[in-house]
Amino acid sequence: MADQKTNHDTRERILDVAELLFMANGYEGTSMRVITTGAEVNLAAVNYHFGSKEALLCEVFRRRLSWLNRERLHALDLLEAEAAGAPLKPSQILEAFFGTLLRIGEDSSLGGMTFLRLLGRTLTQPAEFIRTFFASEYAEVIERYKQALFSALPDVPKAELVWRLHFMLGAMSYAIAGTDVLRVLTGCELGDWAGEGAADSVDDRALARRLAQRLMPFLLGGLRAPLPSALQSLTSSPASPSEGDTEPQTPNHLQEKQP
Amino acid sequence: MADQKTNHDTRERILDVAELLFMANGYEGTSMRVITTGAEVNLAAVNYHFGSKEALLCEVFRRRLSWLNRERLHALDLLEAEAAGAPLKPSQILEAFFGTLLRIGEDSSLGGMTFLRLLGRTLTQPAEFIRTFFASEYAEVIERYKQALFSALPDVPKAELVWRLHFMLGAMSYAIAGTDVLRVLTGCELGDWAGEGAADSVDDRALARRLAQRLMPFLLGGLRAPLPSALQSLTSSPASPSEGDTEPQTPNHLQEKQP
DNA sequence: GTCTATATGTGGATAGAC
DNA sequence: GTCTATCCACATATAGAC
Repeated sequence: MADQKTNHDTRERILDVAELLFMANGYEGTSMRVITTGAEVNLAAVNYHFGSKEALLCEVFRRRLSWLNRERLHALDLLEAEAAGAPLKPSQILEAFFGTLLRIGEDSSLGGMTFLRLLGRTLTQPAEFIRTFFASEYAEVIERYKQALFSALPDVPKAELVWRLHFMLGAMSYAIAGTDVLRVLTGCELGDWAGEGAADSVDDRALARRLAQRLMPFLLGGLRAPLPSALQSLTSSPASPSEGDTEPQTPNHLQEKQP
Repeated sequence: MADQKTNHDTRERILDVAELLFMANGYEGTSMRVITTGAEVNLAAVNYHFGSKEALLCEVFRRRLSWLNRERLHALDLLEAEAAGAPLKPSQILEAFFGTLLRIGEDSSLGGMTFLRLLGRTLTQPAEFIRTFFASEYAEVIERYKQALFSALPDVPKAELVWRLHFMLGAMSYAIAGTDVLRVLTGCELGDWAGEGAADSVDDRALARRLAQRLMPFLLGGLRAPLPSALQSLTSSPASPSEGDTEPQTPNHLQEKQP
């Protein structure tokens, strides 16, 4: 498709600038003029190379997501090959899914924190073309990991696992995207997550590492939390269904199975 | 300020329609013309009553958030009065913070799921005026609840608690906002979370209840998860710091204290 | 492939009559 | 308070010369 050197450079430069500006100002808040100016290409270049602004956004994502999701599938393949039929540990599954993503944040050649923030911010956008794009882009990975979770925690209702996967995705997306709420939260001592005024050079790689380190235990804790009382319906008395969590011990069927 | 009946009705109608459309199409994806047409008022009415489109969005939120955050502060006041100086249980704090929010979803006179979805989708938006608006609107509540968490879990590093509060906010926002990702996730048996084609009348109140019921245990599990290994640095050997979670027992200092 | 010029649409905001 | 008419900035996209 693209065979000339200049052509390739132009495409990549547009994608790089678009990625950055979409992250900083949002899709609708970023005009093609700003993008082409920033990339030092002509205004018409975007339409020539990508066809439209919508297609440009999709390409910004496809460039990173195809790698990410291939990597995720590969990681799961390896785990399942090792396990040889035995169910995986939840922590392994989460590591393969979220760890792979978070590693992007440490590698600017994969998009770095800029791409991760863009991803987090875009996942909740209501525009139809974005949603259908993500739907098709993620379908296979989600299905595979869903099944892996089902196998890993066979005693937990599947619907419950789907919800929890959803919660985990949310915690991750938001943790990455929400520089701002976090700034409100802090107002205090948070190491060197120092806003983004003079920052962004404040070592995104260190931030990505710390984020991964803190996020993974949280996700695992949420995934393996006791089931909501209404779903237990076995051991607990139906007395006060909304406030019976004084000593939330993890039940047996939520413990990982050791291979 | 507003003293005539028609005036009041006009304002409220604009706010109602704007809330719905901002939720469905996003802020930048919703023109004032669509809003005023939907509300059956004149195009100039928005600028007359609110001053600008930005101010309109802020007013849409202020109408709901002032109630919500007042309620949250009140709930915390009650808990602290009951406890009489003793630290609260984490589950109580989460119930006061997230339970109060989720109850909005069950009451359409408080905005219902429409407002919750709008809130979730807007929290990650990069536009500056929105972020500063939320920052000031949330500052007091966040500060109070942060301190409550610090007191409830005094042995957990404060920075860690701030991160986890952030993760919890994310899981919640995203769970509410992400009708779409969830649709991808499911493709299957999720009770009656049936897209939004013919739905929205599919009993938002039931959805809100189920969401709360499933979300709260997840959040509590995440909040009380074992600390990341690099922060423990006491009992565990520093051998393999990233993969030492075969049996994630909750350490003592993460257990709730009983009053 | 790149660039200029432009077509065509839409946005938010406002002045001024009623 | 409401409404009409309009201003003006800016968006995406494309036609056609180079």
